[in-house]
Amino acid sequence: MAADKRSTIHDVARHAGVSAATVSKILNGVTTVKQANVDRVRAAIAKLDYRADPVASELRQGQRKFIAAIVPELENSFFGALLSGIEEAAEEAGYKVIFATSRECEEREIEVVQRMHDWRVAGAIVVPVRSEKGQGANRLDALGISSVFVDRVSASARFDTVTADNYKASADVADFLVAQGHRRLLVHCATTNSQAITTRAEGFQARLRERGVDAHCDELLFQEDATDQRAELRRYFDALDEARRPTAIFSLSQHSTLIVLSELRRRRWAIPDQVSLVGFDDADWMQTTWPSITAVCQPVERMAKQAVQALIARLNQVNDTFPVQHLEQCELRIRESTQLTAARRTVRHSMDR
Amino acid sequence: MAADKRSTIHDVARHAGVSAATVSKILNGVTTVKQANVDRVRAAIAKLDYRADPVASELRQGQRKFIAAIVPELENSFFGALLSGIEEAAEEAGYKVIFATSRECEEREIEVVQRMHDWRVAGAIVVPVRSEKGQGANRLDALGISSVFVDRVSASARFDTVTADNYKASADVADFLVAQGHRRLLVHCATTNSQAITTRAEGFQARLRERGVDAHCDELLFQEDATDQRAELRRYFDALDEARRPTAIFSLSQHSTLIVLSELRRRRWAIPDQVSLVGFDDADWMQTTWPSITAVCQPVERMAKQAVQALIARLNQVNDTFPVQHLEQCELRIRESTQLTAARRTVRHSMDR
DNA sequence: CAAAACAAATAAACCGATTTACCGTCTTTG
DNA sequence: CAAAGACGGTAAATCGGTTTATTTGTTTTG
Repeated sequence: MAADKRSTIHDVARHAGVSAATVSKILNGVTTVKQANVDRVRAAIAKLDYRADPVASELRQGQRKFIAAIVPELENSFFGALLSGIEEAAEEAGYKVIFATSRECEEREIEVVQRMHDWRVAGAIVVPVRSEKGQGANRLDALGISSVFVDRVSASARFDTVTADNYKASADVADFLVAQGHRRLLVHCATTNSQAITTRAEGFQARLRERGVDAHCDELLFQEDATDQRAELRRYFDALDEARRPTAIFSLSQHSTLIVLSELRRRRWAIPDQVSLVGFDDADWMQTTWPSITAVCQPVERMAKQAVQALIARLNQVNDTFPVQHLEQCELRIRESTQLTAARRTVRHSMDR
Repeated sequence: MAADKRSTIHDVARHAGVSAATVSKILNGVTTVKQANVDRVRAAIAKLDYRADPVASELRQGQRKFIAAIVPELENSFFGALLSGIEEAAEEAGYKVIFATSRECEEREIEVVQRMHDWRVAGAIVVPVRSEKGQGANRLDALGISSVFVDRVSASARFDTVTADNYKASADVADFLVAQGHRRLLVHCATTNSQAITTRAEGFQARLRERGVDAHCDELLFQEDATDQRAELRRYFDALDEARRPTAIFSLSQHSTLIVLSELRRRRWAIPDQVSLVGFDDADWMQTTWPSITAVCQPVERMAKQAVQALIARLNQVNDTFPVQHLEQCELRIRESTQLTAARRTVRHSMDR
């Protein structure tokens, strides 16, 4: 079954009656070769099913056509889509992608970075566990690996970065909700360890302050992981008398949106009649569920392309130019979970005057 | 920034006053080396931050520690989780994973397989676009790449396979729905090009026949992709007078479940009061949405482990033993979308007698 | 004590490509 | 016509490791 004897460039050379060097030249598009030889080599290649071994080639050339992609996990479709986009763009540029998941763990992030360095990857595209100042970043810096950081970063003086414009998108959500007349707000997130989340919270709060409206906004941002998040939210609502109850909730991650949704349904609070909901990060199910969920959609495809492009640019220039920040704009997809109710329409109208 | 001069095994050898061969032996755990030399080499390695280049090593050894993972896409979290699991298991076995997406396209699948062959991967784990008889499979076979097929396969005489037990899981769904008294059923799937989907439909229908109950089951299985799927379903419902309307729907994929859900909500048919819903392939949102959706959960983690294990086993044995089929059992997660209504409880009761 | 066996280490070949340095041959130029 | 230049091609070095064949020194055996 296994035809494990693959032909080498020397086999081709012998078959065509030329030297290996000549074959190599033909394969790499050097033009100073007689047509007759080109033809015979081509024929030999076809007959022998020859395909160059990229490993040997890259060893000799001293450069690897590998891009490392490090993401926290792949269960989340955002990272899946990102990785997929990276693959597509890398392929166009003639690079292979080897990926690793850091599993939301900084220690593992370091390990994985080290392994990528062993492989002499040309560069790395990283969604850090925490931020571009975390452990993985330090290691990448120390090892001198050209890297682009994606998603969970703020402006960096060390690395090129690509992020959704979390700040502006969240500010826009603030505008949107305030314009709908909401004055009692809640910002919720289950796990706040990443840079992106805090930026989202900041953007939202900052815009609220700028607008100078008399809005009250609570913040429930939890550091720990999973399990008890729902209980925390429940306790928060329990402690609240009805008058102080938020009329709109902004959840800062997909996971967080699910938790909020679940708790709201448990309490049978009608969406959007009693409370409106906006989630950061869109998903398929959000437009199909009832009510469908208003969400900020990140341009993941564009981010992937941008990241690869930035990395390749960095690889191709010898001089170290100043790191570049790329901010990609998000889109607010307005759906039923923020539909204006009759009651709210009245509130809003009274404010317009 | 870039400390691009990495030390080689020769640097280490020189530093320790021994030959490169000796260093290599120490690194690879050969024991016939004097302790004094071991110590000095260890010291040299530490001082120079030496790390062996796996590319050079694997070139010489003539074997590559790469496993190719080919999946149709990564936006779907099932494939994401699968890839993640493959990575974890491969890592334990000392393999790197290089992945590629076939983008649900058989032509691209061939391309990608060819590229993996160029890289001399040790073996491949493949979720085929269509089945283990598709184009990619043929190419893998022709190239003599040891492969394990996952998910979209039936029993194969050529390859090791790992799948969820689609047939049994679907049969169980049939049992479950029949036991609830349903007699008018609909099986729906948006895109039926893959083996797994047809197996699910068969398992369901076969069990219905076996049970010998007087149930009627329509099948809506569409070959084409996307866009018009919702319209097809709408037309089907439109053409149906109320008496012949299904009381339970079994949707065969996550995507299909979303489409059904969306159409049911458009029609304002109450779930589960007017129609029950079971989906194949579970997702986070299904347990949080209202009503929560009963779904068949595939043991993706176990499948990934099993696939890697099967591949490694295949790689380690010289003789070609007969291909092995691994069937992983699914779990039916019963939720609100199939809650027994009062009306149905009566029906069921009348049948029990 | 010489021969044989063993232990530890190394020089050199090798994996499969690319690249360098150099070699003929033919043409052009002074 | 000799020197210089252009053209087409090749042998050999190289990338960074591993492996083979061989060497050197030490110990055991007859």
